[in-house]
Amino acid sequence: MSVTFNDLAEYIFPDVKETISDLEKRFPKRNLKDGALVVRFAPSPTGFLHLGSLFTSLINSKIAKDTGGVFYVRLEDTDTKREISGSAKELIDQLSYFDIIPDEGYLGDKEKGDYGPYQQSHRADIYKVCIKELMKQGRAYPCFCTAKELEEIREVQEANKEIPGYYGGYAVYRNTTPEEALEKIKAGTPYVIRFRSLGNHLNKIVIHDLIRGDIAIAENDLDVVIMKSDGLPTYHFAHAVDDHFMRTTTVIRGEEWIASAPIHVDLFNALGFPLVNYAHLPVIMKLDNGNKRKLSKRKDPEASVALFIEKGFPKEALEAYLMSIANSNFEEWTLENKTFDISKFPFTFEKMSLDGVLFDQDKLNYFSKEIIASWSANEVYNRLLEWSKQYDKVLYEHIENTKEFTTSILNIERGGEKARKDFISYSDVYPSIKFFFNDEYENIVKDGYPFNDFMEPGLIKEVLEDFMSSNDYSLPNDLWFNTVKELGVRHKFAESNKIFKQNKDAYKGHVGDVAEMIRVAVTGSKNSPNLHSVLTILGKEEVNRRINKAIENLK
RNA sequence: GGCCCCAUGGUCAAGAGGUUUAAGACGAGACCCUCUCAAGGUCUAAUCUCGGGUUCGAUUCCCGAUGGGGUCACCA
Repeated sequence: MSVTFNDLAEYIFPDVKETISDLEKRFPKRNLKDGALVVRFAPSPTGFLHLGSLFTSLINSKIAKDTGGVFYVRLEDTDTKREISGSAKELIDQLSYFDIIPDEGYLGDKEKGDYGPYQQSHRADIYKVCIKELMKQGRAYPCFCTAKELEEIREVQEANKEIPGYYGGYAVYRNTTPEEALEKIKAGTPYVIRFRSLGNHLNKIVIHDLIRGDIAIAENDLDVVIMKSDGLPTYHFAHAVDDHFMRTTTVIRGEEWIASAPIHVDLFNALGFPLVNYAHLPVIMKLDNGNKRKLSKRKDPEASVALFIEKGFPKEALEAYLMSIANSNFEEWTLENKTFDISKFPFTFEKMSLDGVLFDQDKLNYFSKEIIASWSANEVYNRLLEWSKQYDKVLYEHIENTKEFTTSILNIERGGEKARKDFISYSDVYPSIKFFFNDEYENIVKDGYPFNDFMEPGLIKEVLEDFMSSNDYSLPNDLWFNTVKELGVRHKFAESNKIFKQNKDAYKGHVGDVAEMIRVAVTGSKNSPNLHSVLTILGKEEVNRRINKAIENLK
C-alpha cells in the first residue's frame, strides 16, 4: 500500500484536528464601518526600537485612528536564535512613550483582542492547521537538505550564473515520494517543510501598492521554507496566515519587503486567502562615508529611539519629524495651522514619498526647538522633571523642590512672536540655566570670571559698586536698562554702541560693556538670557552677594 | 550580478505639457535689530542626471543609459 501526502500529513501532525475552515469560523471577519482599516505593527524582539520601526508604527497607528479602524501589535518572535529577552516589552514601552497605544494585540505583559494569540511563538497550532492542509493537497513537503547542501546548490547556481534559490530542478526533495519522506522522518532525519510553488519565474504578476501603484514583478517559483526545523513558521508563512486570520486589511511595511511580495501572493493564493492590501513605505537612510544606506539596527545605534529619548527630544518632535518625512506637506501645514499635533493632520498615502529619505538631524532639531518654545514654562518644567528623574540626576535634584523658582527661570522670554528658542532638547536646558543655582554658580566661578582683559579691574570694580548702590531693577525692563545706560555714562561709557563707534577715544566702552560686567559677575558667563529677568529672579540680595564675590576676586 | 523601486538645490520637497525668469521649509551666507546668547526681520546663493523620441512646445509623457537604494536565508 503506497503512502499518500495525506498519510504523511497525518503522521507529521497527528494532533491537528482543525481545518482552515474551522479557523475561518474561529476568527470571524471584523465588523467595521466602511473605510476602516485594520493595520498592524509586527516587530521582532531582536533589539531596540529604531527610527524606521517607529516610523512604520506611527503611520500604522495614525491610519487606524484616522479611519476608525484597528491598530494592533503582533510579536514576530519566531527567530529564537536572535531574540533578545526583554526587548519585546521595551518595544511596547517605547511605543507608548510616543502615545502609540495598540487597540489590541501584544501589550508587553498581556494581550488584548479576539484574534490572538498575538505572539507568533504561541500560534504554532494555527500554523500547523494550515500546513497540514497544504500538505494534504500536495502543496507542502518535507525537505531534508542540510545547510551545507543548500550552500552547494547556491554555489553551483552562482557558477552557472543562474538565479539562486530552491526551485525547479534545484528543489531536490520536491519530487520525493511521500513514502520516502516518511521513511526519512521515521529515521529521525531533521527536516523543514517547504511550500510547493506552482509559479513560473518567467511570468509577471502585478502587485498593487497603495503608495506606488502597480508593481510588475516576476512570479514566485521558489519552494520557500514555511516551517523551520524547530517547528516554527518563517516570516512569509506567518505573514499570510496571521494577517488573514487577524483580518488585517492593509499591510503597511518597509520598502525592503517588496522583493518578497511575490512569495506572499503565492502563499495567499495557495491558502485560498484573499490578498491583503499593501503599502510599502520608503526607508530612512543615513549617509555613511558619502554613501546613502538604509538605517540599520545593527550598524547604527544612533538610530535607536531610546537614544533620542535619552537625549531629551520631546516625543512630539520625533513625531513631527517623522510625519514630515511621510507627507512633506506636513511642514507647511504646521505653519498654517500653528500646531505640531500630528493627530490633526490629514495624512494620505498619495503624498507619500517614493524614495528613501536621508535622516536629517537639523530638521529634527528645528521641530524640537519650535515645539519646546511653544510650551508654557509650567509644561517645560513638568517635562524636564519627568525626563531628568531618569536621565539627569543633577538637574533633577535642583528642580525637584524648586518648582516656582525654576518655572520663573524657564519663563524668561517665553511666549509671543519673538519667543526664545534655544532649547533643542531637554538636555540643553540645564547648561544654560544652572548658574541660577547657588552651588552651581560657585562652581562656575571658582576658577575666575571671564571679564574682558582690556577692562581695567579697577574700572570694573568701580562700575559694579556703583551698580549695587544705585540700581533699582524693580523698574520695567526698558526703564531699567536706561538706568544701566546712565550708570555707564557716569563712568565714561557711551550709551550705545553706535555712539561709541563714532568716537571710540572719547569713551572707555559702551553700555554693552557695562551690561557685560554685570552679567559676568552675576552669571559667571558672557552669555545669558535677558539680564533684567535674571536679576529679578535672583533678587537683590543674591545679586549683590555675587557681585561682591566677583569684586573680591578682582583684587 | 539578476530582479524590483526611485531620480527637481546640501536635506525634505511643490510641480502633474505651455500661467515657472522652477514654490515652500530646514540648513548655509549676508545685512538689519540688539546689553550677550538666542529669537525676530530683510535679502542672497543653491536644483530639473544624460541621451533619444512624442509634441507647435517638455522638469512634467515614452524608451534607453547612468546614478542611488532595496532584495536575493531554516532573519524578520
